Amino acid sequence: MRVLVIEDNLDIQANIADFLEPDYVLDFAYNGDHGLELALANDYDVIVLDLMLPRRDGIDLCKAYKSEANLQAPILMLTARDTLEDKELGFAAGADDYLTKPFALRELKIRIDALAKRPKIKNASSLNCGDLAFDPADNIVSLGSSSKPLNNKEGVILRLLMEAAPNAISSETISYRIWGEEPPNSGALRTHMYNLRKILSSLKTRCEIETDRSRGYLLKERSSDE
Amino acid sequence: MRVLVIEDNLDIQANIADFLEPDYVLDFAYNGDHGLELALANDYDVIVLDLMLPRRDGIDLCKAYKSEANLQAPILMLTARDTLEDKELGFAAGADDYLTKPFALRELKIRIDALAKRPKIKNASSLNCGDLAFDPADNIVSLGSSSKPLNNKEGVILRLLMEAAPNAISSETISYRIWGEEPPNSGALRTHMYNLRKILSSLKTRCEIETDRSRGYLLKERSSDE
DNA sequence: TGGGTTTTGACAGTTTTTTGACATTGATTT
DNA sequence: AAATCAATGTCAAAAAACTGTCAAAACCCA
Repeated sequence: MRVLVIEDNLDIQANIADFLEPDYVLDFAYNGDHGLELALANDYDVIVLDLMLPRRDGIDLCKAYKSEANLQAPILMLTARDTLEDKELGFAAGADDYLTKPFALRELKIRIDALAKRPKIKNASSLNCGDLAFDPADNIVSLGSSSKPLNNKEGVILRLLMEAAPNAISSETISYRIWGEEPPNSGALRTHMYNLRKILSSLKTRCEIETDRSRGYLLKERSSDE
Repeated sequence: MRVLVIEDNLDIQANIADFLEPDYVLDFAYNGDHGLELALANDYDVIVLDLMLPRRDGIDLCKAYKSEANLQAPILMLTARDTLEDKELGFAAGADDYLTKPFALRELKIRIDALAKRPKIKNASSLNCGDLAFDPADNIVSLGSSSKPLNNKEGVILRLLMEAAPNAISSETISYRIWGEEPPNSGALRTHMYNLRKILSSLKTRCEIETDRSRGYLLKERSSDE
């Protein structure tokens, strides 16, 4: 397990090191710039981030990391500020947990463990699968230079399919994400899948939507033999 | 966003409901058994879990959920116990965050948001028995390189058999798991067993489904002498 | 109003599930 | 041992459920 600790207070750093060193591989950064650099260059399991830092503020660092890293490690913020406003600020910047000083090292450890066990977030402002790219921001799916706009529902469906890929996603799940508890009582979803398939095939992509009757729909790259 | 709140204190429940209702879709459970049932049956984004519950302890519920759910929603524990030992217990049971009462509703909300944004853990559970492997996630049974897809009912049956192995499972139990209180009135289960046996034997596996007229069906590895 | 979006409804084709008829098995009774 | 009976295996075929297809209607918004 690899942890990056961004903290300028040498005492705290030493305490953390003593306590965690036997179990984890630790990297340390003493200022914001260095911290961000390390965070982006390496693949950590968790990042422990103090908010009061020289060179670059922790909130700022957090935002920058979350928007730039393509595999985002969870961030545990560590700070003496404990008002609700501070916490809101921290979480809004993308923190995954927030611990106020003074804290017990054992608590730090169990929270690091809890953060590490979840899969990391893939940074995907633009999703893609095989040769296809889809930008959920403007609902445009494209292959190389050619592209097509999708309408809302189709966009949601394609996003769900791409997020799930290469796994299948059940039509119930898709339906729930689109309509919630009250889906239309006639097969509107079927029509959307049909239209989405037409659009994809008009792009001549190698991706296609397969149906697995026991699992649902899945986005798959067509193999050459068919 | 779908949140399950498992909390027996009606006041706290009402507070949470008032505060979160506009933004989230909330389900409530008033005791542990009901909570676990809902948690396993639905796909929530976050589960808020009080530790002191009637019928089933929160720690126990958490462990059961984490081991049984195949798509694990993050769990936020909510409790008056705030010693380090309590927290360790909670996180060890699989909690993802831990908030001690009394807490600010705004903090609850931001922590729920933080939990919801991470991807969920998939319980990769491939069952096997002898030379056979079965993946309930995609309903594919395989032996080495050859594999066959199963339909829903066959998949459920094979999963039950594999979970029970090497013990037998009665046809009443299987029937109840598939159809609940109202099974089809003609021996549909017999036909499914028949088809499942055909599929297994087509894989040339050494496993076969035996019938024990007093106990039910059991999956068994064929010994060489037959 | 007009144009895009979304839902509806009908039909066909496919897969899944159930039904029912008959055969077989194993235990129990006569 | 023979007769009986209930439980189970076998199989084809019917029924039900699901899915793809598509045109047309309903809806919504500028």
